[in-house]
Amino acid sequence: MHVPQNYLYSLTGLPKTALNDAVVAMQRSDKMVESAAMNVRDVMLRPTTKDLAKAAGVSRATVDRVLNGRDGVKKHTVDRVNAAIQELGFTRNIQAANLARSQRYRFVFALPRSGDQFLSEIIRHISEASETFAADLVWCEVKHIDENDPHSISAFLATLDPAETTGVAIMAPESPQVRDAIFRLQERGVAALPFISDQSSMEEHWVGTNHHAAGATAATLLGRFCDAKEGSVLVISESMRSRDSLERRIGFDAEMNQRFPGLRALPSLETYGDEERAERVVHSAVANNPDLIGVYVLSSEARVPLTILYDTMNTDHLIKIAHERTPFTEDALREGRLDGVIAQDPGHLVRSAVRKLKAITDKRTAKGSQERIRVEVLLRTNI
Amino acid sequence: MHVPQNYLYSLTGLPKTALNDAVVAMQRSDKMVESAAMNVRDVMLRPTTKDLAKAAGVSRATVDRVLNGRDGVKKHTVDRVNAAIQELGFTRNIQAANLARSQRYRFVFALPRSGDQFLSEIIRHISEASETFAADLVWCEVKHIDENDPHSISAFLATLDPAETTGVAIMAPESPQVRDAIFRLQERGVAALPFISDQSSMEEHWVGTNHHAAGATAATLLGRFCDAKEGSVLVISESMRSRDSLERRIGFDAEMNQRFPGLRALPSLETYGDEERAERVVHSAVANNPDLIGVYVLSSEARVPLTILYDTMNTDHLIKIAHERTPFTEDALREGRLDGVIAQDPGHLVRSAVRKLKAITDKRTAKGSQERIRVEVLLRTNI
DNA sequence: ATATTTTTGATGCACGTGCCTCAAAACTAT
DNA sequence: ATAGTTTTGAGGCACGTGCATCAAAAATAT
Repeated sequence: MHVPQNYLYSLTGLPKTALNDAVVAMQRSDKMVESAAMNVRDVMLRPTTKDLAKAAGVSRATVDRVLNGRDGVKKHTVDRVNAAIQELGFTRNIQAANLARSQRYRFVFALPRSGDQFLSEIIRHISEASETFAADLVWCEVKHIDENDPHSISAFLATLDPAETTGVAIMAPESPQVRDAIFRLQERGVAALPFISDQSSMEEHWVGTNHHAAGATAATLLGRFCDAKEGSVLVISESMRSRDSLERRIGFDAEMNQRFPGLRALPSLETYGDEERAERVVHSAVANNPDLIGVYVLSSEARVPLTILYDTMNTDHLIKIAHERTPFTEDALREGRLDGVIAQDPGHLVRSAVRKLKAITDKRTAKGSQERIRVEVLLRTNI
Repeated sequence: MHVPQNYLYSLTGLPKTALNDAVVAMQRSDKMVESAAMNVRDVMLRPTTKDLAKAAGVSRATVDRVLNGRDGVKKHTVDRVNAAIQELGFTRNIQAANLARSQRYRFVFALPRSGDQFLSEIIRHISEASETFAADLVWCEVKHIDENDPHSISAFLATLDPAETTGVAIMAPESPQVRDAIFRLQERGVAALPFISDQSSMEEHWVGTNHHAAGATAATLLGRFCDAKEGSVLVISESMRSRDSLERRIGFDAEMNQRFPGLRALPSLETYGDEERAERVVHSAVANNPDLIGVYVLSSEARVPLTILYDTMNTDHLIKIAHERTPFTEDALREGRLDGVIAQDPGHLVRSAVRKLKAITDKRTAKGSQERIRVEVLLRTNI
């Protein structure tokens, strides 16, 4: 014998329509009969557009016009439908809607090209997320941009066709060109989301951590792990031109000055991704500061400067803090060559970006927009 | 003029069926014409059951029989259909399937009743997740169980009807009764998932952190934050009867002994949720150990023992580590009454549980099953 | 060879929404 | 009042899958 899957069917044998009528009627009557009404609601019946139409006293065609913002509907009617939406607590069945219009989500991640281990991790997680979200009809693709050339970024964004691309997560430093390009993109109906690098022009939508807090946390670890009360701290960065680096540095300094006044954070050494230069600046900094007690690498690529440092001196007595979970930093933590890592989980970053892009395209007021990416602290024991 | 939303429609004007035929044909021909085929795939067309039927040379009815594991299909035919699934890379459109069978997900969170702040946080996040996931037709509900009465838990689980309840996340200590009840539950077709408390019988499915690592991380923080090289550490727990507590303690001790041999972790003080008892044991421990340098509260309820401790002595020179993010621990971190908190993000716990329950009911081999809940370190600077 | 059983195919409705067309009704301007 | 315009309704197909029924074909037993 076959048992129908749906609970209500099996209970009552009634067709869905009749059941919904009953439920909607119950919901409309101000005095809800707690037990009965709640039970049925519990069984997860949701009002449909048909119910909405009935409640608002209009046709399904009109409901459709209102729901999808088509014009040619009198304001009075729009209001009536909206009232009914409120009254019934109607929410559109997104899966059905997507099915109907064959909506698929195709998201592009526009990332800098770089040999950076952190970026590789991000890319790995994008393809992983692509599989995870495949069931939700989400496709993700990585495109590389030249982070230092705003014009080419802007040109790239201009090529994106809303028919092909549902949304873009953009990891690029702020610049007027990029800001404008994002704006035009949105006008054309492509969702845009600053990713990891923030764009101050759109703070409501962005995915990434609080850099100030990240820097301050680095300072906390360094200061507290360090037994000495006095000494100087090396601060190394690939470049201080990006907002992220600046904010991290500011957060780091603030915490250092306030909590560990005896420790002196040296001016940032910039490597510009150039190994020779890195070697030069690190050597000279080490030579000039015999009272070193710690190192803070604030850019996402810690491998080059740290390797140089390990080769330059015995770092056992130094407290060493870096950013981002990468194969290098994980190993270094395990083997004690790093004392702490401040990280943002690449998996969360990617998944959060996908969820947000999806929410934007669905025009949902994303509850999930509150989801913040945590400033993670990694130690040897919790990798 | 109306512009069809679907890219292919707008490009070709062809009906979906014809397009799919073309694509599937391309996919079948071994030599894929890279450019053309990939472009069309890129536009996110997926083979449907109809395509499957055609590819396998059977009817849609038979495909349906195979896909849904109905019997009365010859092995030979089953194989052919499966081969076609492989060949086309068919994946079922879950949204359409759910729509067709009016599938809704109703998940029950079976949690201990308790005034615990951590549990309240969990519950808050459940209702929040309930809203977030509403668009995916997920409903969540919290039911309270008596964690210390395996029989009543088992009885409760026995009442769950698969027609009403799609799955259960269970937070209860391990016991034979509960294990059996979970087993029967699964047999009846209700998904079950150990939640935070782990059940060793089903390690493949569970949501929570690695308690050993959490304890070890607490030890790292305590040991490294502490300037003194010798002294004793108070360890306080509500009870040491749960596996979680035991594992945390083992991890803590292991790390302490190995890395901070000068520090002596005292035997666990158990409060049994009794304030008077807590006061008694804390007082006597403080009196008997004048060399205290730190405190580790390893249960999720840190408020009671810490408040007692604050009232008992000046704790400024102590390193204080506790578990879980709660209003109390957050405040304490901010005001310096706690030096570190080891936490598992309640939001992640809840969302991960929902995703896993959903994956189990969809019979998906959940890629997301790899998603681990991190052992988080909270300091004043990264709350 | 015939009767019986097993396996398959053909067909159709349902789910909830999008989007189309055509006609009817309700307004507005003359 | 009439013609024109705007607003609404009725109806239907589509999306991809689940599930049902009934008949046809194929395999098996007698």
